[in-house]
Amino acid sequence: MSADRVTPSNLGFAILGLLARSASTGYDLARRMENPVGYFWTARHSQIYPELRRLETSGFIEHEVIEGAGPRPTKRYALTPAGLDALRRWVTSDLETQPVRDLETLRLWSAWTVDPRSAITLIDQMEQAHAARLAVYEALVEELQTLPGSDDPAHPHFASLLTLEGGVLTRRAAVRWCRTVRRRLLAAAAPTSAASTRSG
Amino acid sequence: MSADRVTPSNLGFAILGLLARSASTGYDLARRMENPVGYFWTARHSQIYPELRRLETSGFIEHEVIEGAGPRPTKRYALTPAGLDALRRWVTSDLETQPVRDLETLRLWSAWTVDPRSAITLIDQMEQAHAARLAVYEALVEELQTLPGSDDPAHPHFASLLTLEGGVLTRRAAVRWCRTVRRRLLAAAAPTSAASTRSG
DNA sequence: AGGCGCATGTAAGCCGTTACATGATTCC
DNA sequence: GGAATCATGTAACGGCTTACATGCGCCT
Repeated sequence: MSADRVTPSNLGFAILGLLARSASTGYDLARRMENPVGYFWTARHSQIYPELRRLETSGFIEHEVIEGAGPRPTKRYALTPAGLDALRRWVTSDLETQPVRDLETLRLWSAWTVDPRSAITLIDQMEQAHAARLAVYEALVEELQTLPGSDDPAHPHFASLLTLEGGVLTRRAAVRWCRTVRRRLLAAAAPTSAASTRSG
Repeated sequence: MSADRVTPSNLGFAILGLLARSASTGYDLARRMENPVGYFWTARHSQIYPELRRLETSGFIEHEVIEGAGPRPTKRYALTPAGLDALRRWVTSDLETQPVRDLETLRLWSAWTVDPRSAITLIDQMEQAHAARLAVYEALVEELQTLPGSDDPAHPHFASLLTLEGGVLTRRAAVRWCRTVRRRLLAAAAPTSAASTRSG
């Protein structure tokens, strides 16, 4: 009934999205933020616990005390109808353009200040990071496709699959881009192909 | 000679990167943060001015007072040798994995809670946003390619071109992904092709 | 005996956004 | 006369990270 804050923060919606899938303790939410969701949103427990209290006083979630291993009472949180409603309205509300913050690209943007060989070590690290993420996404996609519900648009697995496939496609593009950059840097660092045959 | 902070913040490196390309006033840096750099890093002037002072007390940049239009003295900042050195070391230093924060994907991840038609309006907005960015990147790439220095790895234009091409490739992948998602949502929202002939 | 996983909380401090404040010149 | 651009700064506030704090049960 209270309305401390009319609409949750971004973190609040991330939590509502998690709880819409399954009721959880704060600790569990923190762990789940590392996996699938964590690939596009992250939060530490120190951020999650205060947000849970705000969401509850605003009436979006509620908790029951269950048996648990901590020194304090263990609480399992679940969405209220108002919470599900807020999540749904947010999903369909207008999108405003979000600012991009990409440290890796920021570095490459200043790579002209160093010699091409150093720039290659940077682009190699970038490629490795993208490839590692890509491998994780691909494994998850394959696992999800075998699970029931992954072809039902009303099932969470369907949405998980869509987002993961997006990750696969963009990371693949990023890996391919890294390789072309690498080739161009190498061409700039090395002598021409005719000259390169001289030593092997 | 002072060393208030041994190494600049991420914002500090963004500023050093800008100043390595050309000396600027704080106001000008803020404007430049909206354009090319702003596509992967942003900052407001209220963040830039304090950071400029920190960078200067740390010896990475210095300023000269020039004639300008403001009520206070107008300062043009430039990199010091120490600043260029710090920038170079940062570019080649080890990369730690950066957390991703993607609000749009977070929404799609909860799109299973709404009906497919509503999800389609979301994915349409996402596609439009990606397409708009893609168009900007493509235009800048074409412009840059005609400029001198874009094939010289020691020239800023070269690095600009690389980063923009990366943006083009990933945004293209994102647009393509949006379209496949749309098709699948449409298939789920509409009856099968055989059944769809019954009523219109 | 010590470390790890479960489980919840608080505090300090940085990073970032929004808004307030000032004032000249130029263009409509 | 009013708005936009140049130009620099401060203040308040929220988001996020890092670190501190507690304590049980299980495994080695």
